[in-house]
Amino acid sequence: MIDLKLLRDDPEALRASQRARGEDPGAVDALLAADERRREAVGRADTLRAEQRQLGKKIGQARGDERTELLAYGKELAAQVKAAEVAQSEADEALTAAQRALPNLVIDGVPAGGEDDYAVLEHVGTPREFDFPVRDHVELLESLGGLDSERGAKVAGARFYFLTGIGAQLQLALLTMAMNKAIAAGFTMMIPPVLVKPEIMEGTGFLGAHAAEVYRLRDDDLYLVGTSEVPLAGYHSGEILDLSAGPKRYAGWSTCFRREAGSYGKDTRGIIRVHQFDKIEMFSYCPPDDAEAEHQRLLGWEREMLAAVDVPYRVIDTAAGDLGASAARKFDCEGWVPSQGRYRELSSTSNCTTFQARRLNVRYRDGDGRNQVVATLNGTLATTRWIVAILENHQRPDGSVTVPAQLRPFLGQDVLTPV
RNA sequence: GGAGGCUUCGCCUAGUCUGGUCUAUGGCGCCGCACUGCUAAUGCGGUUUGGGGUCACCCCCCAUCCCGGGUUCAAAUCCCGGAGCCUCCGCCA
Repeated sequence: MIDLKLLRDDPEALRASQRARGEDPGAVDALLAADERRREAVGRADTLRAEQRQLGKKIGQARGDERTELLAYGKELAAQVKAAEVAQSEADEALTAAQRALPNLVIDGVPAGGEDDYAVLEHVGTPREFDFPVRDHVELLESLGGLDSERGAKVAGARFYFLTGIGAQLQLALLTMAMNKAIAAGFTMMIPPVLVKPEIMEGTGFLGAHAAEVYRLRDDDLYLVGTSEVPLAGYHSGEILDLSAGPKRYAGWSTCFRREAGSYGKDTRGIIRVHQFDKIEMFSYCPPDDAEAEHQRLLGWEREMLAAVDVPYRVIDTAAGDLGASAARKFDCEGWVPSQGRYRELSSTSNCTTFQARRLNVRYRDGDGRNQVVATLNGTLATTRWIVAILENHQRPDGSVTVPAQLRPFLGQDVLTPV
């Protein structure tokens, strides 16, 4: 949700942001008009309510004819107040709707345009030259006895799978390593609910353009989360935080659920695009002035994690049109996938500035003792998909796989060999 | 699944039966001032949150007693619905 003060002070910045996202700048003017109408409606209702309050006091003291007269006027006034309140709540709803329709203001420097207009910021590591036929992650995992897609489909349908034996162990080792790093960096480990209420899902901005991605349990009016960002954002909803000791940082370990509607035919093989996977997600609450610096810190921890599994990657600055509604800027780390000869997203960190926090009403007390809306940020530390990059990049001619050195203590093996 | 209790401005709490000076009481905490070698103690004053007016301050207006409806000239208070927490019973990993 966009700050109304910012809207009034600098509507042109918002129009520019809309254009960069490829969306209608007219939505800004619609919001301005709705804001003005609401202010007028509130003013009228306030005046009438003040009059009614004064009248009420008089009636309380009046007796006889005077009282009868005042009561008659009171009835009339009550009708006017009611009408004014209806008008106010309509204007309120219209404003909220217009406000929710507008995505976050993108940060200066974010490339304009759509999915393919990202800016590559950096390449780290060099893709390995293979002098033998490269196996893809499905072949590798299956021969290691780590994946059963067929039975996944039998039990739950397409895009579901069993991680079996070493596959499951590998995921547990990877996520444990990621979580240990997060804890060492000062994050509080969290195992959150993966079912959340509508207002939490709505507050994080996932029920807008991406509503079709979200599983919904109609009988219970709950949603399955696609990332622990959702419960971690909801964790402090409605609260006033003490950030005097620095940002509040949480690392969520959760299963994530995505419908993958509209992705038929994409990545149908293996575990790249699935309905259910596990993820370690970093989440920060910090003062808005510190958000861009915090964003870089989150990116830094992602890079450490990628270095730890020794996978070549590049960092991209996602274009405005490819940002979620909540994000003001997003950096993706894309790992090299040898079988595809291209980079695929392994981690993603978004700066949501005050957009989510305003919807979820998360504030902090600043140095002057005033309550201000916080900024929220999130970033991926590891997911099931990382297994793809790890196995493919470290495969050997005989189909075995070298375990990255930092992962070995968690897995208890140096080399994975086909069964 | 069933029965009952509770929810008041940071925390605790009075007020709800019997609607109106409730513009919500008191304590704790916190802030300011006074007094006192310092601290403590004591005294006095202040202290919900959000929106709007105001260049800003002072101040003024509106809303806010878990949430949403209703009754009424008027609701913390009466009625209906819902949420959360707690207790007990039943059922079940």
